[in-house]
Amino acid sequence: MTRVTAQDVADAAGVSLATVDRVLNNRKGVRESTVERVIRAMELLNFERDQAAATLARRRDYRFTFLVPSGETAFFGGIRSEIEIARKHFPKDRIEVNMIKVPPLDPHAIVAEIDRLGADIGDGVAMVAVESQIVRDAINDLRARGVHVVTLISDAPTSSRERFVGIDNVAAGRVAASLLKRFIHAPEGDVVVVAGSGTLRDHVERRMGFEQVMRAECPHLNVLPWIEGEELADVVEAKLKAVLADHPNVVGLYSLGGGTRGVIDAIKTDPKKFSVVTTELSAHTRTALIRGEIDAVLVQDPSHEVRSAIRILKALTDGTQINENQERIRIEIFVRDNLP
Amino acid sequence: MTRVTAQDVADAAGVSLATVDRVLNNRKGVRESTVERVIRAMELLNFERDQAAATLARRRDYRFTFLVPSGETAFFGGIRSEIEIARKHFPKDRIEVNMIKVPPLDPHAIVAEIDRLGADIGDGVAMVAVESQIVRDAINDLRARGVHVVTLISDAPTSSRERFVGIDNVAAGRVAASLLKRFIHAPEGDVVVVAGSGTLRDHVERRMGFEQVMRAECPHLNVLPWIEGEELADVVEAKLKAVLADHPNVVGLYSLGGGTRGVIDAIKTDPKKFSVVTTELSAHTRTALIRGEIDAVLVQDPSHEVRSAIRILKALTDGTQINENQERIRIEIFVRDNLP
DNA sequence: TTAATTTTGCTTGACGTACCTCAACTCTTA
DNA sequence: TAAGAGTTGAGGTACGTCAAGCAAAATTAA
Repeated sequence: MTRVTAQDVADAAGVSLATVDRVLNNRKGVRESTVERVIRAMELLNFERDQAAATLARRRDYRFTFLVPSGETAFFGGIRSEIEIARKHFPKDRIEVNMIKVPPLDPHAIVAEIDRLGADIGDGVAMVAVESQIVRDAINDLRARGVHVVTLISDAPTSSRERFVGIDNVAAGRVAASLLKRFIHAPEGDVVVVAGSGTLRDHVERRMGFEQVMRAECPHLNVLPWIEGEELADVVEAKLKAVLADHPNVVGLYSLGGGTRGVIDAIKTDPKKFSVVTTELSAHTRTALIRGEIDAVLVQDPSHEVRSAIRILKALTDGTQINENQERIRIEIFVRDNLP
Repeated sequence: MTRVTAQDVADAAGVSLATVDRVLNNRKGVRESTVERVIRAMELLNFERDQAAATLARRRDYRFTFLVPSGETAFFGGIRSEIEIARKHFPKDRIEVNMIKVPPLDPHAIVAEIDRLGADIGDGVAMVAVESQIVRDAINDLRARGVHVVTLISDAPTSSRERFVGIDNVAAGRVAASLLKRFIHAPEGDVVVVAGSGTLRDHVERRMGFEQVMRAECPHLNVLPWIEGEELADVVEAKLKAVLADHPNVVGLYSLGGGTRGVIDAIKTDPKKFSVVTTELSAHTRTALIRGEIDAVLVQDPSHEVRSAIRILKALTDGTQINENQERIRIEIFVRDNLP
């Protein structure tokens, strides 16, 4: 198997290597008819430019910036440590990864960081979006400057971000409901939902998916008013304990955001036994799964998400194709027996 | 960020570039103390070899061979088409992938192919192993010749294969049992297991995991003698129909191998309603999930497995580190709501 | 027709590593 | 102390593309 090089293309097209190079890199100074001749030759020979040689010859690194919340939830802790790991490993591919922590749920902080970084932000940005017009504007500005943008975990679909790296959160909510529906044996009862933040699109979407299935398929189950946990374990624990005290007939619980530790602490001391689905795979949920205190945990793999974001930003910068199969982030369901 | 090059390491260690190169590529002729000095310098400077330059400098492509069963199951069809896709996409990374189809469950056919290929087999082999001493011997011979070997989907743990690319099948069996346990509301009843082949280690292990959980945690459920479906839909359908006719109190079913279409056809016509967990994500199981005829499907992602096998073979050939996180093949649980 | 402009060719030097040869050096060990 | 073995250095070529600059050719405008 002999490689097809740019020189081969040049020979086939009857032009010089320099001209092929001009076409390859969209440089000006080539007649339209010649461009077409070169492109035909490339197609004919099935030419694939050697990305390795190209990045080597181009004397610069790829530079990507992650904007992630500094919050204390186990999930974002995981994301941040995965970015740190990526920082260390990607230099071998000439990719320099930067991580900027921003106060959670604060659109102004995100925009301020983007402004502060200016051109230092690099070739691409991966950010955890927050619902806010100024964030969307900032994304659009970045795109206008030629900086590539992907959203991570929480999307901003109406902005000009090029991709979203994360799970289908409506589907995640539906899965939670559909599992609880199967897990709950009681003929009727109350279901508790511990929600996170109303400004995070992923949380809102999960709520939506959960409600969809509950309304349509579980007339025998009564969904109680959401508990707003603000992603703080202590708040979650206190509020949940109060709800459990008031409602003796709780048969199921779905915790869709952070602060899962609070959920576990609250149900551990409760004499009632009911089905529980949560998010976040932490030491706490792990132990609780093994002990049978909770039944299933719905997770997205932070290491996959970080790698995926980097691969996608690189593909966008190179203008190469994205392997959709590889970049599909799964909704992972963990029960006691498939814990990694 | 200025790159650290091998020359920088050489300067820091007080040796020449040639010596650093010898250490980097494990070539002989370097005193142990010097090796250590160079390695210390690499660690100190945080040297990461430039992958692009390295592959460019190596004047030959990586060559890997996949040995996969030619069987008609949906799963192996998926594996084969993923290998085809990889064949097309990996040349850009200077990786040439070959696929050889062998008659399923036939150890002699595997060995014969390995012999026939000889040195053409390339730098590494990924094979779906079959329980058999001659296969293990063939693997050991390949390793002795310096060819890297990983097993795919079905393992041969007592051979000298370097890695296994696939799921923890005992865990998969346990997950199936643990889901059925939660899904089944009846106070007691029979559980049917449709098994695949006794010579495929993955099937045997899934059986084992399923039994473990059923024995330990489900005294109220009675596991009927296994149905040996031989991975053939028609056989499965006929045998399963007979069992269902004989046992009016079936409350759950686990199908752990091929021929799932037979399972679906059999239960579709059965008036009884019971919980069903299967493998294989095909058009059939997909429709059945959506219709509510089956409750969950346990899957391994063939595209992930193929990419993983290739990445691992490349890392073994380069002698570089493997990213364990990226190579962990998950047991994916699909219910109606998280179908991709 | 000439002058101006655009297009193309040619050449060269990176980029960082792999892989090779040859010579010179440092130890053993008899 | 000399032969032999094991180490190390120096230097070169190659990989395929990028990024220049300048010369030559082709095209267009005047």
